Amino acid sequence: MSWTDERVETLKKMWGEGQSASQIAKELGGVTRNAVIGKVHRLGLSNRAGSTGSAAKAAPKEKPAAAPAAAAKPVAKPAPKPKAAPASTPPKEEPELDENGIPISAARRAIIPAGQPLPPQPSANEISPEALAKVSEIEKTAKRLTLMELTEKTCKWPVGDPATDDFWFCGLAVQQGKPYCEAHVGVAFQPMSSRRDRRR
DNA sequence: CCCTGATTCGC
DNA sequence: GCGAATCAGG
Repeated sequence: MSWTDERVETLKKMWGEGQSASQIAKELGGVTRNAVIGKVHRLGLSNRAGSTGSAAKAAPKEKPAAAPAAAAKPVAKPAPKPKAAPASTPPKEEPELDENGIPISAARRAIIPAGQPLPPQPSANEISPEALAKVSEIEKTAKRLTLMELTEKTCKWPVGDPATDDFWFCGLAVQQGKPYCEAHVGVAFQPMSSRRDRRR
């Protein structure tokens, strides 16, 4: 098979839609995903909008080099006064700052309780807020399957109280071998052997 | 193991 | 230009 105009068109379309190379290859037929990827590169449309299935990594093109320009800064920011501070200003901690860098802190609290019987340990569980946020999001679009509707390809993460009518299983596409979808895999088992290296 | 895209390099 | 093999990562 060769890259006819038509096939290239399909390729572009699907790639633009965020389809994976293997999916495109299957659709086109007669080519492997490698061929697709190769063509994609040759066409110069490497980076897509959406990222790879799971990976949510963007291309950081910026460096924290210079001082971040102080833009619109509303109020409620008592500038630190090195000198002349008549009134005693006790160590008033600012809101909850995230050490890792950005968001959350209280949101998590709202997520877990509303959550479900976590397989591992519900309490004293320091799960990445990121993962939790992801879970709460995907649950909104979950399939809400019943026990019988579960298959080897549906996320088996239980949601709600089994003693209630409001009980269902996530049902989204599982992350390969795992019994859960990616989001739930994230909170299911934190400790994963990250022995990433398998040199040949 | 399954999967993803990225690169290389002989054709 | 093509794409299998390989690489690098989830």
